[in-house]
Amino acid sequence: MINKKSSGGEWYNEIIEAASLVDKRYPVKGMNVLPPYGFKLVSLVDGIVRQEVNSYGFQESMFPLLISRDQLSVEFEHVKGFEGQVFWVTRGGMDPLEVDLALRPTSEAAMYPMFSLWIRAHTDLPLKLFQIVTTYRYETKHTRAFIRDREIHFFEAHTAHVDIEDSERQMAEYRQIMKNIAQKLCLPYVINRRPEWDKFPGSQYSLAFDLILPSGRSLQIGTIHQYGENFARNYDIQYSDPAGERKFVSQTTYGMSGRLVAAIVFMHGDDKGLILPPAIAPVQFVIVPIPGENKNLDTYCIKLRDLINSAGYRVHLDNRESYTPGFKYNDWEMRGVPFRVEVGAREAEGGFVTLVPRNTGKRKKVNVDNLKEELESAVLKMQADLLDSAQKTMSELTVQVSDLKNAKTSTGMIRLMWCGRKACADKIEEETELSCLGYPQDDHGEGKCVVCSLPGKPAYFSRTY
RNA sequence: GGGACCGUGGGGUAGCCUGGUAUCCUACCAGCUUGGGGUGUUGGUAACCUGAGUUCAAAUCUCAGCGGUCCCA
Repeated sequence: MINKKSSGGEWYNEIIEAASLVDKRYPVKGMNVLPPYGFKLVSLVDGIVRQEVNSYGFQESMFPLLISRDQLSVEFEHVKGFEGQVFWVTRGGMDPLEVDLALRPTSEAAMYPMFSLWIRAHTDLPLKLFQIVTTYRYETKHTRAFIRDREIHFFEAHTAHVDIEDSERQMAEYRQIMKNIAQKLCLPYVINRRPEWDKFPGSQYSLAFDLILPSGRSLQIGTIHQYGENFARNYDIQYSDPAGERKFVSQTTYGMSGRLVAAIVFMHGDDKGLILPPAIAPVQFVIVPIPGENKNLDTYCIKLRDLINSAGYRVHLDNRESYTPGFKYNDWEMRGVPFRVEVGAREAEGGFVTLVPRNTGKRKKVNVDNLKEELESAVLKMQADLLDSAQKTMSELTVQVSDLKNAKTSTGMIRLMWCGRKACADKIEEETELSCLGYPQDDHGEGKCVVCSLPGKPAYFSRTY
């Protein structure tokens, strides 16, 4: 296994394939196969997202993949933002289509004509929908599994509100939802307000959830966008208010992708492979029998498996006969299984198991009598430990600099004073090879712009994925 | 947007310069052996990205396509 720290991206490329998260041999660029283990992981992450948004009153729905050219062209800035990376369907059988069909790069154009039909009165609002689908972008640059795909596993929430105040409340709610999700995935992040030139095409403003990975590059794991009435005016989404007056709705969106998986892999993994937070690990406990003289070992292992399973955990008994226990330890460690349960003659006779957490590797004897309680606290502890260490990594990689020279030589998320003007950001980007992530939302310092010395606020710059 | 490098069994590779018989590791299958941190051993399956060109002959040389990796803007 190659070294994680020194090899950076190479480690990522190898581990996701070695651990069966993805099979990159599919012969279309930027489109990968998810084998069962990887699919399970993605599904479990989806499950957490789904559970969270459901609990905030969102409803799941499904809109079509294909969008007619006319439909897509309704909002000018929006189209312009995506032109050049849209896949087009131009033929049906042998016949050219009268109107070309786009594979959705995102679903505004698919959903909003329907919103226009569905929303009649203020009693229909707020409308809070989401879908988990694949979207398509024709990336010309090198693609990267889970980070930059041409087929994107995508979560998108879309809301419509009576006014901008209510859609601002929605933006706040998104932040709470992201907080809940990130906690379960053990991911820290900062919220950056993207600069004007980098906001979502057609939005009033965009907030991004950025995290800084051990490699020193940042990864955007989610975005929320305030649309105001912009799309509503173009797609004619109006309602009657209590006074009977026609008004445009105000809208927001929230997007996340397979990058959540990339973040989990990158953030928690080590030289031995993945470390998956119990909340989303496809296998939470793996039982590794150590064969020996004891004839009751099989029975004991099956009993343990059923016990752990009935406690509500995903458990796997690794019965493979042609592999030694040592091989299995390494195998499951590579796949990131949070806990190994070693069971040999000693355990079978003594009525206990040897529990080994993936992150610490420290063995612990646990009696079968209080197995359920012990596992529960071990799971909680690992969730907390993983988040802690990720937060530590991220804060170590967040550096304050006071001038351009220092920004140049530092790695990680660079915090510096910036006046907000594009010319100055361009200058910074050019000299440091970093990208402007924007102003962090929960940071209210003041200072002088490192370029022009005019009054500025703290901003983040980093190398990005 | 510009540039560099690369493509050999499932994965990783040698061979390419100087054209002729394709190397090793791993994985996989069968057997025996072993089992508390990647057991050992015997046998077996399995490859020159695609197309065109040069040539008696192409993994090797040329061109194009497809795919991958990296750097710069």
